Amino acid sequence: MATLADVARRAGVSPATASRVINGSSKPVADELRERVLKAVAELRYVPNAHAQLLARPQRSVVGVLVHDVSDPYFAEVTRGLQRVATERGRLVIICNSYRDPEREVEYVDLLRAQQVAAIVLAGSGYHDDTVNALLDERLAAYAATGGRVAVIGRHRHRGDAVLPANEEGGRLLGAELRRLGHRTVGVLAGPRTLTTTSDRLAGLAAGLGGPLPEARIRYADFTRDGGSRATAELLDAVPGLTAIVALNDSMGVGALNLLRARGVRVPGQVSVVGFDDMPIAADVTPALTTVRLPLAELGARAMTLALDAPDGRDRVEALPAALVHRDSLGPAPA
Amino acid sequence: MATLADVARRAGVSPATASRVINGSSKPVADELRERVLKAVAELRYVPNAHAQLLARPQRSVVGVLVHDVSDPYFAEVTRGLQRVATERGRLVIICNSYRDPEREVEYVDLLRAQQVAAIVLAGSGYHDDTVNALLDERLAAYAATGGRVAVIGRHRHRGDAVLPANEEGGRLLGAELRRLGHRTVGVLAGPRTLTTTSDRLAGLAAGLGGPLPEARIRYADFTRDGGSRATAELLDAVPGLTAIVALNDSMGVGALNLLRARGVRVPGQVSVVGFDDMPIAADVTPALTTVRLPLAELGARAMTLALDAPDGRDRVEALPAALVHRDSLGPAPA
DNA sequence: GCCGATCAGGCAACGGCTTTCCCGGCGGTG
DNA sequence: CACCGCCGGGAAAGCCGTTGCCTGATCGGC
Repeated sequence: MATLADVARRAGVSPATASRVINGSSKPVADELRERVLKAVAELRYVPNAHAQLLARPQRSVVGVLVHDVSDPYFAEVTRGLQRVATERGRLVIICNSYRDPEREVEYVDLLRAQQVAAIVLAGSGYHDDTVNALLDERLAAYAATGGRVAVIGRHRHRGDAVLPANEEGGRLLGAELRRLGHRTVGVLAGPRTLTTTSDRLAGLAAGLGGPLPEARIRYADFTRDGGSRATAELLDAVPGLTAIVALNDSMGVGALNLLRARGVRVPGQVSVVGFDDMPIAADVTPALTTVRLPLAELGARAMTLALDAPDGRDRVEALPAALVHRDSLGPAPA
Repeated sequence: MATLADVARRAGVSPATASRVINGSSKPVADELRERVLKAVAELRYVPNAHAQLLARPQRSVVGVLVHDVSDPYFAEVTRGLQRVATERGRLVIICNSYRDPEREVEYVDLLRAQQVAAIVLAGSGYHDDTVNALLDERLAAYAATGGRVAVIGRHRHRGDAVLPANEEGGRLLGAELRRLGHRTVGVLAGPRTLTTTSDRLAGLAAGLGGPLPEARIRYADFTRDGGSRATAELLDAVPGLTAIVALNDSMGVGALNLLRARGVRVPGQVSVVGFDDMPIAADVTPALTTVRLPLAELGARAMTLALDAPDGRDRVEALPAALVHRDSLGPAPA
């Protein structure tokens, strides 16, 4: 690997001069020397060692992002927003997948800290485990204490700037609409119990429906299509007279639709199905999924913006609204 | 940010000893000193500066990945495989989105080189632009010349280890099946002209159909749902007697399905639709999309494995097969 | 009791780059 | 013509770890 010293030698100048030319320093350099340096750079295909640069100047330019799983459509969309802003500002992004393992999350925070990232964005639901939250908080605090910026998406329990999707409000909208349409026996396809996203949406839903949700009508499963299918099967078998199924994310909703079709249950004729998130797929399934739209990419973009903007002293919190999207999978409760 | 020197000072030892304790060096250290160092590390929340470490020891541990767009389901899936293997081997991944801009790709290669990544994985279609290919090749060569490892996915034109999805073979399978079912007037929803993936699939398709594809029956558009919808509309208006539409990826296929439904065209009764890739969504739309399965995650996993395994001297090439997946959107040509 | 072997720990060089500070030379001015 | 100031260029001091080598001490053996 060619080094700056190699370039300087070849150009017949000092490393200092070479560095100044390459970085466009404000210090003037004679045109002739500049030419020679540029020529040497091209010939040697020289690229400055980013680590050495980072060591020499305190300026940090990469940003760390912690998500549950980039391949999940939810996070793919959030990540799109994050990337957009990061790229606009000339920042490189390191993406880490925690696969919903809180310990791995803590490890990754340290790892990102070691990388001297300019900011860490934590995307994705928080956990209900206080021990793990405390540990994570402590690590984030250590990072923030050294000037690191922290932004979280949808984690009301952590410090740092935050962007909050209206999970509860979304649940409420859904619940109210179901109630309006006469649904009284509503089953829920919930995500993992440990996630705050699950409990927030659940709480909103109960509020919207106008009463507590019997545990017997809730099935906790993975936030995936297959999780949704399995949970739907269980619900169908366990709850007689079910007229609607609320999936706490669209993937589960799609799973529900699939299982219902397989069992020959008409949607929304016999059973209505609603989702959550408004992922791209929601519009493409049949019947098209009625769901709650969350501005996912916007969530990411805002979070990255907060993380990269100058800090404010206090933690900034931005709430992003949810909106009901009417499609075809929700109808009035059958008489 | 606490440094090793801080830790050493606090523990009352030399930086050398502190370093040895922290890295579990083979050199023995008295238990008492070890304790003191560990205590200081915990108290200061010390995390070694990864850049300084990288400078001090020649070992590189992060891997760069260049994709068109992580949020695209195709790349999300490929990335899943890449990440899995990288994580297993304790490597961090830096993901860069080129958004199909070849120049940005070249820039990113340099950037990854500057980051001293252990390997660069180039995922996603190559381009038909020789100028740009030459430039990219030159940069990759410069990287490889300094011991960097390169692996490409689906880019037969570049050096380095390669994993190749059977794009052409997949096209052939599709073509042959359409022919068998009596389709003679077949329209194609193609991706961008500049991509080798597009031309490879197109070539296979023509071979399978048993004859050249008239340009008039091909529409080039974005590899997206909306691109597919628009192209379908054009095709429908321009080509009378169309009995089948081949989408060169599933997103476009879904777009086609949507437009056809909006226009009240029965699928596959009046027009058949087939896709390509077998993304998760293909099974969930109505009618479920008949498509060609490519082992996307496997593609990623293999590429990462090649990139991280010891080099072989010569470039290794692995071909991954395509398989027809029969679902509901393809039927015999109407009489 | 003395010498050599052994071992734990520290010194210091090194990795690649940036940047401050210094120096020599030039031009301008009195 | 002499002096001052300015300007372009270079030497060198870090930034933060790692590690080869050296030292001082301890221990064992004779």
